[in-house]
Amino acid sequence: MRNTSRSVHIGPPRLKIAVHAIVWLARSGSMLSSAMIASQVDSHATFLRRVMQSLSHAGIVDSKGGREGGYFLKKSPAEITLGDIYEAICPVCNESEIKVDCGEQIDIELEKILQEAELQTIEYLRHYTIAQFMDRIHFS
Amino acid sequence: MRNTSRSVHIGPPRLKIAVHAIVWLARSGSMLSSAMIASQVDSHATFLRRVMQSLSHAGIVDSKGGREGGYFLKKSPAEITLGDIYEAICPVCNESEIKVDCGEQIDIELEKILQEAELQTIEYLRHYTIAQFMDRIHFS
DNA sequence: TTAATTGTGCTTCCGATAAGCACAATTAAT
DNA sequence: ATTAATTGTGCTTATCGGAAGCACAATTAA
Repeated sequence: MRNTSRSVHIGPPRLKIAVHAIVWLARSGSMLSSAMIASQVDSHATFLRRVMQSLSHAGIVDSKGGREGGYFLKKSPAEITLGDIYEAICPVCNESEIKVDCGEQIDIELEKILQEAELQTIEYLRHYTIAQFMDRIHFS
Repeated sequence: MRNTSRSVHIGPPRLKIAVHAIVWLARSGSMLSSAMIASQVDSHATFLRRVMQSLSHAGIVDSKGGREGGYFLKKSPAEITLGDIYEAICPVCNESEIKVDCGEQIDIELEKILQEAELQTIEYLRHYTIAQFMDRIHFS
């Protein structure tokens, strides 16, 4: 699970970790602690908790604190899409409304178009549910 | 022109610089040296030359070395799209064919889908020619 | 009361990318 | 021919966003 991607554009660790975690939760069908998930996903519990919170805010998972607490899916794998996860994880999607209002107009226009393009990406990823995604995988 | 974007996904300096440079070349209608473009775009000549070479390989611009040399558009602004530029600049698009063949299958499948998504982004950006893009800008 | 867990502030570390220098090769002006 | 300007590129250094990781308050159940 070490990050081997050299792309800046796509596939930051957060997204990969998030998908892994959700797939694990789906497979287990129960509640899992950050430590358990982290060990499976070769990540770190603290980092994973932050990722999980993004997913929590998006209504994809929920958490229970205290002893015997952990994370669990709030939706079925058939209801969660990769687009939902991307949207939840991707920092730009969570930024305030005021994006680029400084800088030259050429930058502003370019930024607008790139944001539109990113929405297209999310729409495309909505075509894949976690259930469908898991069907593509031969678990070892 | 300092990089103000906090997104990892979209809008790396290279892309912004490339678009700026092409717009400048289009406006000037002539050949410009890396030093000239760099000063306009608040970048650095060396970095800009590397960016320009990516564009050159993509057939978007061409260069002439030696004294009185520089860069010039090889296509008209109406023939160059933002998708072309993205494709030329984006590192992943230029990588060798062998992408992710190591790692777990879940990573491989995810990577495949994310690459498909990136192609969608490029297709979307093909809808904007530089000519159209420049029409959106009020040059000061 | 104790143990396990989330959520989060904080600091440190790391890696990818940009900055920037240097210079060979090239090309045109003089 | 000589000189000046320019690309292309190898190399080193600097920068910076994100991840790693510690610590601990708050919470919750054993």
